[in-house]
Amino acid sequence: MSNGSYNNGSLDQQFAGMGINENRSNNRGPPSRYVPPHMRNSAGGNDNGGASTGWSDWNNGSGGNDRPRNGGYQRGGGWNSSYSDYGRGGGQNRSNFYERGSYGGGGGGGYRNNYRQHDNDRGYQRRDDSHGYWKDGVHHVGNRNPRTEKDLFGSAEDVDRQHTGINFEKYDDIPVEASGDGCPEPVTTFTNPPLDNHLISNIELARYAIPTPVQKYSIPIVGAGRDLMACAQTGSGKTGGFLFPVLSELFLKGPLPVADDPHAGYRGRKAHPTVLILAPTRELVSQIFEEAKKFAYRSWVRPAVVYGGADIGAQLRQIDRGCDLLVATPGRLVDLIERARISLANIQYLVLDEADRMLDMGFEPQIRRIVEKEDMTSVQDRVTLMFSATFPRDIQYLARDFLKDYIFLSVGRVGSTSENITQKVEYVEDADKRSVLLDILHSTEVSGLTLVFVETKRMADALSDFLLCNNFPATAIHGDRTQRERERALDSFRTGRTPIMVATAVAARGLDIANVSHVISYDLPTDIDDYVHRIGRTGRAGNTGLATAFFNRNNKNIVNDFVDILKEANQEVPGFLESIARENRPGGRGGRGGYGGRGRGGGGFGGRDFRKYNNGNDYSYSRGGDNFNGGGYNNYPPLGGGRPSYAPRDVPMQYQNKTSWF
DNA sequence: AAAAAAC
Repeated sequence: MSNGSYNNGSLDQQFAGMGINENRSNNRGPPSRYVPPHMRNSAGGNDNGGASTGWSDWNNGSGGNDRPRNGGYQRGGGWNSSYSDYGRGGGQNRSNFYERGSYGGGGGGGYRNNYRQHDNDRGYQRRDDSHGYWKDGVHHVGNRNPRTEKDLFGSAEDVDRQHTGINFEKYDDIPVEASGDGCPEPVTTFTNPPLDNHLISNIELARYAIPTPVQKYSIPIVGAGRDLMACAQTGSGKTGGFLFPVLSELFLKGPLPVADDPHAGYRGRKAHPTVLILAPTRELVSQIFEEAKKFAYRSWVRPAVVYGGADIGAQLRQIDRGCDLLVATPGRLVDLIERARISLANIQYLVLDEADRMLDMGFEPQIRRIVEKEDMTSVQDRVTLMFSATFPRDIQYLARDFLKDYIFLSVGRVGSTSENITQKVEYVEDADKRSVLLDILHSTEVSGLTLVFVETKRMADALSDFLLCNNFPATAIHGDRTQRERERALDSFRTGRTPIMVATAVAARGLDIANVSHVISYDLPTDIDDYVHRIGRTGRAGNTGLATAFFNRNNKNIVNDFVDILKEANQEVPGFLESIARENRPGGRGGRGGYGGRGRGGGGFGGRDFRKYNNGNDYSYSRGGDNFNGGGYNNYPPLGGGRPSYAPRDVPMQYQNKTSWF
């Protein structure tokens, strides 16, 4: 094993090795809020009226409207691509404006391609002929580029990139439940058909051997143009679950012609992505983008990413270089739509990752705006995919607004269930938490990274400072840090430079960090789903992991759900937890706050399709948990009590002189 | 009550 510290291609490389105390020199002051006046000036309304609807029915015949067909897209037969070709100068150095030309664009309108500056800008940009293109209905795959391949795919020895090949023999044991009308049969291999050959070659480069369960189902479901709500633990391959089938379809079908937009204006370019992927945090969006780059390699598809807190100018330039598959956080996307730099009129695939979060109270208005109030394709004319590890029933209900006749998929975790995560619960009073945390860090056999979750940003800073003062190499990530600080923290954690990271909810979902061996819920969240997502940061790809939670009476609002979760995963339920749960659950399990009643549970994996358990009632569930406090006032053994306050101790050898973990 | 997400 080499000392390969891997940097995810981020900007932070130059900061590597500045020592474990990177956290302490940060200016914690609030970021500057100054907004230049010209930035406030949005380009005004939506100017995409009218002209963009000339194409139709990319999906499997969603039926006979009489709009002009542009030659009609036929699945399998390859659609008429004469509008969507873009000329690649045969070795010529072409001038640098993108073509608005209507390639054989018959009659009115004229169709131009999405931006294709890549192949025109060789004159001043780094030469890279690994980009593919689409011409005359044929996918021309770009040349291989060893350097790009190393960047994208790493090498088989990279310790912190091992996603594949681990325990894949266990895939067959994983329970999968699909419901919905006419669910297609799952595939069992990455083969053609139904997958495109070029996609398969990229999958091979990424060293993925066989599809994970969620992929086995999502590939034919998306291939059939069906909508999907997939309840699958992260770590079960859900990113591939949407990227593989979507990219495969794109490779097979080529670009969609873009209706010429007479209102686009001299101001310039407006990107018309075909795929939009939305996710709730910047880091997650960035991670999805990195995956998208792998599987779009050498193809005609140009992935792009936009999120807040980063230079918007660079993002705009990136979009100008091509934007067929866009990964975005909601806020920045809305900004770019307002600036008339992105149109959603061409979206054929909409993906909501961490969909239950995207549709919860904080995000729903923004999502609704993007999906319903801008120019996005209607639900009938696009394929919509939602993925999450948890899907509360009320969120499923909400989600129906964005889906049509969807398949519901419920998939367990690689390694049969989440049993490969050992969950421990300790009774710890708030005042004792620091001391207990130190005890754990001193005593636990350390072989990987430790992620400590707290509920507030202030606590994240305070706790990481505390750990640093006690000579533990720690960093912190939360939403009040600058994006650069966040990326540095994550990178320094990922590479093991600071093998302890204190985090708020920002890091609870979706992040794929190899070698996280211990997740500590220093504070428990108020929503048990958040807990489920947190512990999913460990035990990934079939590895085992440990999750420790500090529980005290302040957390009794989730005690019922918590006990249900533990039992579901065949975990030990400590006596004090049972007692508090009993006290909190008069009348036994039927309580409406029970986890089983939240559209999850069932076979001990995944979630439940609320359509099947609804008794014909459309919507009867309300989210508030039960508030029966019972009034009981028993004394439970204060497990954390009586501990000595933290005395100076040497940190364990493993944490000393830490420069790199691997 | 907090966190996240645009400037």
